[in-house]
Parts: sequence; structure tokens; C-alpha cells
Amino acid sequence: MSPTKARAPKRSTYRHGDLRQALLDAGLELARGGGPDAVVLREATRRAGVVPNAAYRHYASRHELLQAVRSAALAALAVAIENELAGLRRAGNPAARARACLRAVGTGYLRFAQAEPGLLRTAFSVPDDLPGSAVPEKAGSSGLNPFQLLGAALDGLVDAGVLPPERRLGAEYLAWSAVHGFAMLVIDGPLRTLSPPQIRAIGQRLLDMVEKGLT
Amino acid sequence: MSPTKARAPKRSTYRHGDLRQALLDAGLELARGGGPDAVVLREATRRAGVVPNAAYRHYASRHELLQAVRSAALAALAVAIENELAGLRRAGNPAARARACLRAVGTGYLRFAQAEPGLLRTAFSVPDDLPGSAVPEKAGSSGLNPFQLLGAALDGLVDAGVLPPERRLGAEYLAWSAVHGFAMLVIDGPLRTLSPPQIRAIGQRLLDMVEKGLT
DNA sequence: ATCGTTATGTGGATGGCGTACACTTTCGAT
DNA sequence: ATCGAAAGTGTACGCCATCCACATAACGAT
Repeated sequence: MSPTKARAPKRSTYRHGDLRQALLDAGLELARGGGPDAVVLREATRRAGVVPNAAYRHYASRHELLQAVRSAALAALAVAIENELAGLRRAGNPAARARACLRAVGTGYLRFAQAEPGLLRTAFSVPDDLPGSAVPEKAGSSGLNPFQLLGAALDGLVDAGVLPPERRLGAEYLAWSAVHGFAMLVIDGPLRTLSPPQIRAIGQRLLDMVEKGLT
Repeated sequence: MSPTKARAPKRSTYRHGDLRQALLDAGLELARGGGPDAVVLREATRRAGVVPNAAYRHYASRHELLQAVRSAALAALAVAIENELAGLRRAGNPAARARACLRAVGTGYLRFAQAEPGLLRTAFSVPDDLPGSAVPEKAGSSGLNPFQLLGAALDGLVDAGVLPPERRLGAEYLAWSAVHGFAMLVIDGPLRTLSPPQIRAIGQRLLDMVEKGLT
């Protein structure tokens, strides 16, 4: 018979090389497909070609692995936003440019939500226990997290004279809430069944609302 | 010794009476405390004083029970919003009244989010598989679900001449996104650590933004 | 080069979970 | 009184996270 219980994963080297990273990658893949609940420790070790317990040499628990996946997912979101910002054609008018920046942050967020719903859900899933800081630490390639990218865009609006300075404080929360809420309702909420074009259209109107309501 | 394995739950009657409802209640209680993941079938049956498998006479799977809990949680949200609307002092000006209605829907939503975070998270958790309609069916005591209550408030704005009719279509999505997103970020997102007064203040500004951005 | 030390994986076990199948008890219609 | 369906129980399986003891390979001091 073929060995039904191939318990010991076959690997040329006893050492794995970089199991920690391999587990993170596997976890990200799982999260991509099924959100935070799909990040199953045993499955991650399976994919890394290693016995379940090996994971505990690198993460104290499933929650720690999940936390690492969360951070990575958040960083991926930051990268997506940065890409959106990078693809921005620079309009002459500073005010228009500042507005475009804010919109780019929003559309980057929404684009990511549609492209990687599992990762977005994971990034913002509850950390089960950890108190955690008010705002995520992890950063994208530019060293900024999504929240900071949004803040920068808002600063730009103030500099361009579009947003009155007295309305700047806490404005991140307002803009973020609108975009995040829409993303969530679209990903797994009641707006799930809207067609992609509908979603894009409403997304644009949402950004209109934010822009108008904020300034 | 006390019987370590009290397998057969002690009940005077072999029949339970209304196990279906008892399981729903237990599930709601679990969801209240820990969100959708806390709705554990075995624990629900335990609380109902019944063996795990008994649940399958009333729900085909854990997911079906969870779905029932979801509906109940959504109905609870609708009730909370209705209460907020009921407590509204009727201003003379129709326009002001319509605005107050919209605000009441928003504040009811946010109040519920703070009072029952577990239920709100459960109400909007992903239904795992079911396609489901675009908008929840279940209703509060007035027979309307939260989405419909919001729609009614927006209709009122149009009637009062505050909201241009051409902006009415899809306006629910915009308002809902903002409020829902804020609720989510506050419940288990990065805004978790804000103080309740801060939250209330920002919540009001959020509603300002929606009102201004929408009309 | 040798030899511990220690980091890293393995094996085996425990208890919780969802759920399938077969059995038993009770209720209500006949 | 009888019998069939409805509701609960028992047993079992496989999956999960995690604990403990053990094995092995890589590395640094000698």
C-alpha cells in the first residue's frame, strides 16, 4: 500500500530554511482565499511541508500567526494605495492635484477591496485580545500605513487651501469611515450583489460626498 | 464522586418545549459576547440543556443557526433605530424634521454599535455561502429593516425639498457606508481605542459630512 | 577537527469542535 | 390502545489548537 500516513513531511534538509516566512506566506494565501477564519495553523504548516507543531517555534499561537498575516495584509493595502497615487497624472492646479490625491487614496482602497477581499477582511479583523495601538503600525513600501497615506492627502488639501485647517483634525476618521464602510458592505455585506460597474459608479459618488462634505 | 460525565442533560421532560427558540436565544447571547465566531453549536446546546446533536432537529448546520442569529441581530438593530426615531421631538420646520430623521437613523445605528458590538458584527458577518439578496429581509417591530428605515428617512428629505430627487437614487448606499464604516472601525478596527466622548463627537461630525455631502 | 549547546522539527496525546448514523423516548392522530 | 412521526440520545469520526517529551542538525567555542 501507499503509506496512508505520510506523517513525516519529506524535505531534503531537516531545517526548513525560513519556516517563519513560509508560514506567513501560506497564511497570506489562506487569508486571501477565505479571510481570517481560513488562516488555519495546520494547513499553513502542511503547505510549508512541515509538521503542525513546528509552527510553534516561530509563532506562539495561531493568533500570533494571524496577527502577522494581518500586518502583511495591511502593508499590501498600503502598497495598493501607493500605486494608485503613483499613477496620478499631475494636474497643473494645486487644488485639483490635492483633490486628485484624496480620490486616489479612496479608489486605491476600493480597488484593493475588490481585488483582495479576503486580505482586506483579514487586515481589519478583530485582534481577539491584544489591546493594540489606535492606528496600525505597519507600513507599505513608502514606510507609511494606509491611515498615514490618507492623512498626507488631507494635509495636501489644507495646503492647497481646499480644506479649512479647522476641519482638518479628525478628518481622516470621516473619510476613512466612508470608504471603509463601503468596502465592507461590498465585500461581504448586503451590497455584495451589486455589479462591478455599479460599484465603481457608487464608489465615485461616495468620494464626491466625502469631498463635498469634508470641505 | 459527583458524576464527571453527566452526559445526559437532566431535564424533567424528555421534550424540551421550544428548543429551536432556546438555541436561537443562546446563540444570540454568544454572539453578543463574542461576535459570529462565538456562536458555537455545542455551547448553545449546552446552555439549552440538551445534547449537541439535538440541535440538528431544528437547524441543518451551525451555519443555519448562525444565519438565524444574524437575522435576529439585524432585527435588534432595526428596533434600536426605531427607538431613536420614536424619541424624536418634532420640530416645526419640515426640512429640519427630515434632517433630524436622517440623523436619528445614524445615531441609532452608532448607539447600537457601541452598546452591542458583538451583535452588529454578527449581523454583518459574511454568510459563508448563501448567495442571499442584496438587502437583508428581516425586519424590526415596524416591519422595516435598517436599510428600509434609512430609505424612508431619505425619502423624507426629498419630500421636504432638502435632497434633490436626482440625488436620491443610491443615496442609501452612501449614507450607510459612512455610518457602517465608522461603526466597524470603532468596534474592532483601529478606532477601537477612542474614548466614548470622542466617538460621539466624531460621529456627529460624520453625520454632518453625510448631510452636507449628500444634499 | 571536535564537541557540547541550542535552535528547530518530530511524535504522540488531550480536549474541543462540527457532524453523520443508528437508536430510543415521547406525543398525537387514529 | 396502537402506531408513526418528531425530538433527543449515544457513539463515532475527522479536523482543529496546543502541550510535553524527544530527536536532530547547525553553530560557536575550544
